[in-house]
Amino acid sequence: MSAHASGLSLLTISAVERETGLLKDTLRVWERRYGFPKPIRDEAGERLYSLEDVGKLRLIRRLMDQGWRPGKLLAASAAELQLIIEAEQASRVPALLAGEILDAIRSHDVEALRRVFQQTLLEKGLQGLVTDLVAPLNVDIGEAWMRGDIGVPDEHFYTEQTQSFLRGTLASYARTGKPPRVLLTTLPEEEHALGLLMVEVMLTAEGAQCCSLGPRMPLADIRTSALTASADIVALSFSSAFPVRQAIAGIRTLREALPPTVELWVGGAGARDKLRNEAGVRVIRGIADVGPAVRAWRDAHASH
Amino acid sequence: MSAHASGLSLLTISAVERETGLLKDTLRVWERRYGFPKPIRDEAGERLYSLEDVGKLRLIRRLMDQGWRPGKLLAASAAELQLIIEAEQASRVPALLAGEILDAIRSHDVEALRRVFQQTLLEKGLQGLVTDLVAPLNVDIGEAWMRGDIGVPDEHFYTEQTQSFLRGTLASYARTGKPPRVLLTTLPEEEHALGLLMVEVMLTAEGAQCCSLGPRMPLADIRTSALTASADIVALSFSSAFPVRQAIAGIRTLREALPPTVELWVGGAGARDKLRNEAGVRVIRGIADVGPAVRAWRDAHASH
DNA sequence: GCCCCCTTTTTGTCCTGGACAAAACAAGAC
DNA sequence: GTCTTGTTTTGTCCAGGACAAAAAGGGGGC
Repeated sequence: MSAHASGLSLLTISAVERETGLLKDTLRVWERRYGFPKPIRDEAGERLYSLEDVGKLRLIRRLMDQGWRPGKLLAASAAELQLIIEAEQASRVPALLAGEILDAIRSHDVEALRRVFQQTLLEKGLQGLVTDLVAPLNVDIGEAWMRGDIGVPDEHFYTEQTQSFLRGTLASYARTGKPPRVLLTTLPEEEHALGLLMVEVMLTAEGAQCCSLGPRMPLADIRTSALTASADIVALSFSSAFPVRQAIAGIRTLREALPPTVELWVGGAGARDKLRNEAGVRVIRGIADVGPAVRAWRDAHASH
Repeated sequence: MSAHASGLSLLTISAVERETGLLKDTLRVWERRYGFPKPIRDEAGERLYSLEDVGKLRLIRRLMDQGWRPGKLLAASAAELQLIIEAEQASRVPALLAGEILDAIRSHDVEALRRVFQQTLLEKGLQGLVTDLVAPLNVDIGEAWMRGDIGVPDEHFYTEQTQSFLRGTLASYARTGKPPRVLLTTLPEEEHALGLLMVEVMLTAEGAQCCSLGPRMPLADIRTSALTASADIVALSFSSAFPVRQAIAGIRTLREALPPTVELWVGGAGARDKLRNEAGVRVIRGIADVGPAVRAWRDAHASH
């Protein structure tokens, strides 16, 4: 508790947990096993991490989300990490994140960013905005961050403004009230709200009735909610960072708990590759597949 | 790690941490000191908490946010807790949370809830919607939850839909681009996003330029962002659960780090009572005071 | 009455080092 | 290839001690 680490340059272990998402226990055991990170101690013997170490930890966390194992990363020097990042990104070219958009994000220019969104909305429509701009931008932003081209607050700013714009557009969208009724949420350990919102946008644009509960909903409550809202479909979103096993376990439990007439759809970067072949579950392979999936549902339920 | 506690009825210690916001260490030390909660153990000796205990813990957490000390609460039986809750609520009458609104929330009826918001918007305007409906509703919802009148998913649903509606309305609001430029965010340990959004609504309705970074922004990054966005004001929101000391420490550090020309405003239930008398900080005592504060700022800066 | 300073009690968070289950990987069998 | 089986890696949990921060209580003094 002690040691305020008062403000700007040294962080306590709980602050590092908050910043990086790595549990305190994990930080301690890494120190014990790999010798990194090796924080200094305050008078009371409590760990104080440097901003530099925290930055490196954040990087490591992201690379782990992309499939790297900690053993390799924690043994690597800063330079070696850099090499890994470059190799990782060699295949992709972030064409979108340049010029106007990059400037708008870096300078926190609300109006400029909205202008880009607005223009894309007019050119490509609501679904096009999501599939052609927001979805690829999300990936680019993450990579730009890993390269150090943009900072944490820039990413926050982007996320916040994008959510605002999408929600705003959604609000002015005429609601048809056609089936299917879709209940949207994520499992309790999944924070990512933007992905969920993107799905909601796609569904609403398709004329479906959405009821979003926001992220982090306990399993038992998902079941109850689906019943009270008499949903036709329960849709879950998974980011790439989500542990596969846990996702499968959660999905199976939920599938059993829900009536067979209620469909279970899962999507997001974490679902795409790993969750195939689950009985009674529809995997949405990309944000652009939401539309076709809704139309398929309607075909199958056309008799009503 | 073990013991999936597979789904619906028993939770591991990390699940309880997620559900209640109480740290694992705290849960263990409560068990050691007060004998509650006393979870059963799985084959590996790891704790498994019942849903009942988790519910009681959530209740305890809320009462602590209202100033009760754990020692009393953890010694109390379920019946005694109930008495405390009733005494706590005796003074207030939740007139708003009734009839149409309560039904809409409990049945997850998106359209019905939106209709209430829409009507209030037409009657009282955007600011009136926030001050007269959303703000008191937030309090009522919390109390209804403590009484057991509504559940966790209902609360989630309310929060999500309210955010959606406010953001949507905000998006269609004409932006004047008048000063002051306000940077909006919360400290890293503050999650509550709805309060922040309410402030953004009030500010935008007042014609100010808002740049919201969403919740959970590190101190150092707030400073940087304020500078790059050349903000006139940095506004922070604190919920009632926020630890006072930490708030004061954070505010002081930030005040020192910011140029004296940038004002620092703090608001929210956590700020109202406890944060008076900080030099160089403006305390916004309630959501309705945002407007007057902006006008006061404009008067003071009229010379430009 | 209120406010300020000091002491005592309560309470939350951190520590160490051991243990072990789950996940990831590697190797072999079909 | 795909499925099983062993092996290594890795994250999370445990116990119980320590101690700093927060809150409460107890006098004065104004």
